[in-house]
Amino acid sequence: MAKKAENEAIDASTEEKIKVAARAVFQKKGYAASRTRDIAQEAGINLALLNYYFRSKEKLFELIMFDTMVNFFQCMTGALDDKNTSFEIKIELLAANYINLCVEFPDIPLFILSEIRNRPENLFDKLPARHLFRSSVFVRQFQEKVAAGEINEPDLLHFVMNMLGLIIFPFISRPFSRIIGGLNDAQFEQLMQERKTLIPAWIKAMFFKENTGNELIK
Amino acid sequence: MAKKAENEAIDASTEEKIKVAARAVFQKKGYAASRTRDIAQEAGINLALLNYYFRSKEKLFELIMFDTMVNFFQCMTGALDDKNTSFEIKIELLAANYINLCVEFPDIPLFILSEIRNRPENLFDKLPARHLFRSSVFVRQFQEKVAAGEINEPDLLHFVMNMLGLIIFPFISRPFSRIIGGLNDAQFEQLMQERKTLIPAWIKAMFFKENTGNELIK
DNA sequence: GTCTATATACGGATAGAC
DNA sequence: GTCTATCCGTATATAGAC
Repeated sequence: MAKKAENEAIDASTEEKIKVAARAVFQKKGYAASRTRDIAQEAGINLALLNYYFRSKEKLFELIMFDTMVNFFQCMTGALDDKNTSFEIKIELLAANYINLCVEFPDIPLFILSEIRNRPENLFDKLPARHLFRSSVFVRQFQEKVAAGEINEPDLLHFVMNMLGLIIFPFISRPFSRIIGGLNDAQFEQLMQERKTLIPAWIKAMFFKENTGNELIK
Repeated sequence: MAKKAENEAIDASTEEKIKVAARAVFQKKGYAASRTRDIAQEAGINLALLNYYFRSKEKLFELIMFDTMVNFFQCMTGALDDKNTSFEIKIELLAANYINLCVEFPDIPLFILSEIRNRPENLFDKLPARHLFRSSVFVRQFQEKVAAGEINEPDLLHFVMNMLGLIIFPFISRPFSRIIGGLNDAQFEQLMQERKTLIPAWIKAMFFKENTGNELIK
């Protein structure tokens, strides 16, 4: 009975502690600026143990990077591939999911974006993300709406860039909100919560032809 | 006659060559991943000269960082503080200016955003950006439109985040366009050129009450 | 001003005791 | 499995010749 319980709930295994610490440090500072010593200290263990469990900084990083991305994309694919929800609902879900994720882990977007640059080996076309996305119900519904003449802009790329930009950009430009807008953490989160409903309305106003978007705002 | 001409036009001074190389390397890889040796090599000079001219990697970086940001913000303040242009024209100018800048130097946005994180010493509240922005003609015109009831969303922060997000986000998420959208460089730039006119129209559709926005799209 | 050679520090990784 | 001590490559920075 104690055999399985102890390493889960009571307190994490050493391996897990290192992973948690590594995630925090890597996501905050990026690969190049992170020191294995800092990770070890953050984990409350010794530097040697890090190599004992994960062989090298690089290997540990790849692990963290990979499951950060899986985590990030699941947020997307989970909402976008449901046959029982409408296109509009999917947009609302996506905005809410991503904003929740980013509020909880604000470093993730910039981490992913900046670590992908200069890794053309493409850690992430190992991920099935590309194909999963392109064959998703969401994309099919978009194309149906275009065919039905309900949408202004037939280019899916513009649509996706705008949607993700509206969701994610505030988090990666956080310092500007702090300095130019003078926002503290609570005010910033308040603004992000508002955006869960504002973004779907904005998307409608931008792209949908029967424009009921503006009444939805405010 | 040759005294002043030679170090400007014919071929750049050593100091200038180092700065050009440093800008390229730092912007591409970020501070932590950049090696002074690479910068020296890129500049076609010796490592010792780098320290001779700039004392240290850190000092050189601060220089580059500072004038990258000045450059970046001038793009903004230049367009936003003109009494003779309308609010709508300013949006068009801003989109066009920034897209031009990003097409030419695609690494700048991610560079600024990721290097600002973890520099709470705030290299950039030395910049007058904050005050320049808040007292700009653009902001005054925005507030007038809000007061006149022409705009849906009274919060300037939402407006600015959306506008900058629409402009900048595609550039920092470039790898996604490449992999998910399958875009090559030419196709990507084509899309960005389109956005110079699309973005102002989208902004109108999102925020302006007398909605003539949708007719403007396409 | 520009180079070569070198000092010095730091960070990743391992050896080996317990 | 976990620690201490240490090795060794690499990166910044400087000394000193030209």
